[in-house]
Amino acid sequence: MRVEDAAAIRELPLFRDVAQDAFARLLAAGFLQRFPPGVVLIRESDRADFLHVVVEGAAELFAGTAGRETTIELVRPVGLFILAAVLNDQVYLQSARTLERSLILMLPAENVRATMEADPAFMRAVVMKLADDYRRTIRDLKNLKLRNGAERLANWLIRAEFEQGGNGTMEISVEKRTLAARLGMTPENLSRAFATLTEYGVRTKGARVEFTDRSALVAYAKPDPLVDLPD
Amino acid sequence: MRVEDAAAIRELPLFRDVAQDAFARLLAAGFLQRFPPGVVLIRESDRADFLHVVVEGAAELFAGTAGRETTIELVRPVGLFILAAVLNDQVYLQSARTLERSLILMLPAENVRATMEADPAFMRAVVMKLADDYRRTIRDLKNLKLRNGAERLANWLIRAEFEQGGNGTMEISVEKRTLAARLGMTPENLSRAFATLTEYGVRTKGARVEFTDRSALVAYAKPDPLVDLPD
DNA sequence: CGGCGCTTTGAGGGAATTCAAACTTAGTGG
DNA sequence: CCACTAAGTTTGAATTCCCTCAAAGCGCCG
Repeated sequence: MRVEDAAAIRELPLFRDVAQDAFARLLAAGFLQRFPPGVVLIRESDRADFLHVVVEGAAELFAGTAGRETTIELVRPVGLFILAAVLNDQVYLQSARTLERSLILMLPAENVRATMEADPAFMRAVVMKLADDYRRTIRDLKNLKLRNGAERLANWLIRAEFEQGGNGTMEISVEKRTLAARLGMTPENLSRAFATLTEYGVRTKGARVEFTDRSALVAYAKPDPLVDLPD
Repeated sequence: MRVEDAAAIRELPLFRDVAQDAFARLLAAGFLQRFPPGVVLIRESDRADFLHVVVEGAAELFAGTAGRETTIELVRPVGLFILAAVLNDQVYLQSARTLERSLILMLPAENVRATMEADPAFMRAVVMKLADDYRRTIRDLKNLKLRNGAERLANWLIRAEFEQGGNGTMEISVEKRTLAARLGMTPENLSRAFATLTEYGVRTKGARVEFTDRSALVAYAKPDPLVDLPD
């Protein structure tokens, strides 16, 4: 593992306060592995054996039932999945696959739990991380139940544009069908949602998106800090 | 507070392992109060000042944006809300109101956090509770994204009937409009979903529901332990 | 018994999905 | 470098699902 990768992981809120030697031991117990795109890393209903850290690339968390499938979350560097399943030693409720060529660190669940038991500072960070995860999911639930497809897209775009510098242009970094599933709609419907937003100054060319009338878009999207902002 | 109420709270997984004196102090710092139906206990966007425990009655967690509103969860004795917001000292993402005359214990957030910092066993229980909460919300998200209204109702009924003894009859313990919001639909639509399920042996008379053909209902609902079962 | 609120039913409209086909893009091999 | 292929995206049409609005039915409580 490269020094800068270890440093980036070390700086995650989850690991920032872990004692240095405990962190080193945790990392040493892990496996760092590179995967091509489209590889399934974990499967729902499997026992949660590893805490996964996305060091490079991107992962998609998805789930299905009765032959249907949906995307729950997209994880980019440096992010992790799925802490909750690892901690209570149960099965995953979500599957995960790589979206691109990715570098993934796998920390054995047993070591994560042991580290938590041994280091109160880490356990405290785990509490905060889980609380954040819970709240993020509640936001998602509200987003889904309270907005229609075009509104969800509009708010997603506003957020993404802000994260990419807020200069009125942005790039969609996943395939549109993945974005569609993430936003709870079909690819066809996403395409129509983009068409709807044209009216509010959203111009698209492939993965590039431009805002020509931000205030109109915001007025339509009605972003809400209790739905859209991260913690 | 009555002895049996304190005992019931003590037996919650969250509090079971707290040191006796710490638990006594936490309870002593709380306020036990009775509310009539329909009282708003917390409001989203308010600072999370208390961890609420439903000792008697029932509470509804709901949230809104842009003039719309939906129900997120129903909490019955002995259950609590909302641990995550209390722990990271942020605003509530959900509001809560009593559905019936209810007895609510309010534990000051500050005391909950202090107890956690002082008692590793409690912090450990907090971790498990948060992990459960997260997983329950993920299940809900899957339920919502992967099933239509009638399927959600069917699975909800199967679960409720099981919890009420599994003898083929059950009682819906909330108003149907509340159930509708909980399941992510309108009251009219819930009524039509019940009509759809008639075909699979679901008979209703007011709040009473009877299954006359469980296997047909199950075949339609396709219950999935990764969506429907609690942890 | 009467009234109020909840539930159900009906009609119409809007949103999202499916199925199908055309179009665009990116990558491959000639 | 271009043609070709495969995959992803967009567009169109038909259908299903869900919502809104309205009114009637029902149950509960004063």
